[in-house]
Amino acid sequence: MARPRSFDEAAVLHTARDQFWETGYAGTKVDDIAAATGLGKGSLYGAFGDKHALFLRVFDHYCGEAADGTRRQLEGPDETAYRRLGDHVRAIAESVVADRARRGCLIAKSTAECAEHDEAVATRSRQLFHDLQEHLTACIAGAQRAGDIDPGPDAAHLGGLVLAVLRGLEALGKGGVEPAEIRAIAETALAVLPKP
Amino acid sequence: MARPRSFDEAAVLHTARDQFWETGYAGTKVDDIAAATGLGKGSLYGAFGDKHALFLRVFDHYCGEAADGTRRQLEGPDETAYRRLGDHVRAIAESVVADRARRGCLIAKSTAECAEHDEAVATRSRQLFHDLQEHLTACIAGAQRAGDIDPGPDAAHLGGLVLAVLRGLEALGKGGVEPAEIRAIAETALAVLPKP
DNA sequence: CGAGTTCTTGACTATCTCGTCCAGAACGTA
DNA sequence: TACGTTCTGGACGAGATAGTCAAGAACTCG
Repeated sequence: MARPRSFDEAAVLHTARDQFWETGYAGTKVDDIAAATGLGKGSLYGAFGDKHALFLRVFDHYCGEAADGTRRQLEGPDETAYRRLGDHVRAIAESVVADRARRGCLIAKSTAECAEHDEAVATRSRQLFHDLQEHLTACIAGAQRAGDIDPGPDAAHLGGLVLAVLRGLEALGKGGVEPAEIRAIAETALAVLPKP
Repeated sequence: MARPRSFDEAAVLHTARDQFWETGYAGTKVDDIAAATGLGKGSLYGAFGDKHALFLRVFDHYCGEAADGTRRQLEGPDETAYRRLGDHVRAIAESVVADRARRGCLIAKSTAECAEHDEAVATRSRQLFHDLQEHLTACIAGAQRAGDIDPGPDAAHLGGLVLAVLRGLEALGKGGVEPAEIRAIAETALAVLPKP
């Protein structure tokens, strides 16, 4: 009935995400996104609304992916919960180390830049941190039931601690801290979790 | 011999700092700073150079203050090292909680926004993180000598871990995590430091 | 194949923003 | 007091930037 879109929405969002990721919200020009995606600005505005709406689409999707990925890495039977936790923490450390361009995490960058003034961003990051902590807490509780972590401390508190360490690794990586140091911090964090 | 400056350089830098802090580097207009300080742009450019040079002045000074403040809080005799460490961690948690406007930390914000592309910012944040970790490590080593922390683990690794937790608290605070949760994470971090 | 609808392209506007510049002001010195 | 120097305030210019718009393209259904 009408002319179909000539672009793949997901691919455009992916490219837009890379732009926002690289230059931040304020630092990204709509023309940059248009150039990177090959779309005219009319198509961009027609399909996604203005710059802010486009950013929110990108940010939402990224938050969802991050939460899902974490959940998948952490969920499973109690018997292997401790191993999954260790794998997850080490995977985050490795991803920080591997990010040689120090692009960092889009969530950290966006939250730092926008959460203060942009309620939509603030809401989403609050929700994401909450979800991440829940997944970590569930995994830790499993490890406690399996006897790999001291069941004494509140699992939610330990989950919060691990989340803080992970967010901290992210921040330190962005600040250029050495790979060896990043890895050492991850290992130390795992080592100090109280054994039964 | 010539007309003297009519403004206090330190006060202008302080006001400029607040502007950059509130709206980020890219989001801050030179005109905003001019309006906030009451200076004409001619004076601003004459005294500090361009926007980037002004930002670096502000950022440098802030980094120096942060390192000094941390050093002052953490240095002292071994006997009270453990207490000083606890006080410091709790003080950071309280400052995160008290920041109801979620302005966050200028270093975190600037590093997230600029370190990737601005070598000057990257260098300064790397240096700052290094200094902070050294102060934490020295304090922890003192607590180990005093018998308040297990002397087994490498003090530098524990220092790195605490630094990561502190940076993580900052990030979570920015993300809107509840005050009670922030405090609980700080306490948990202190609690998991291994006792002798 | 024609009509109707949506998409595309890129020129265009209005505003913003950095940095410059200059005329006049303020000060110390001779 | 007159002069030279530096500072001040704000107007100005060049270029950037968000968002709009109109003319034509592409597609489907009748």
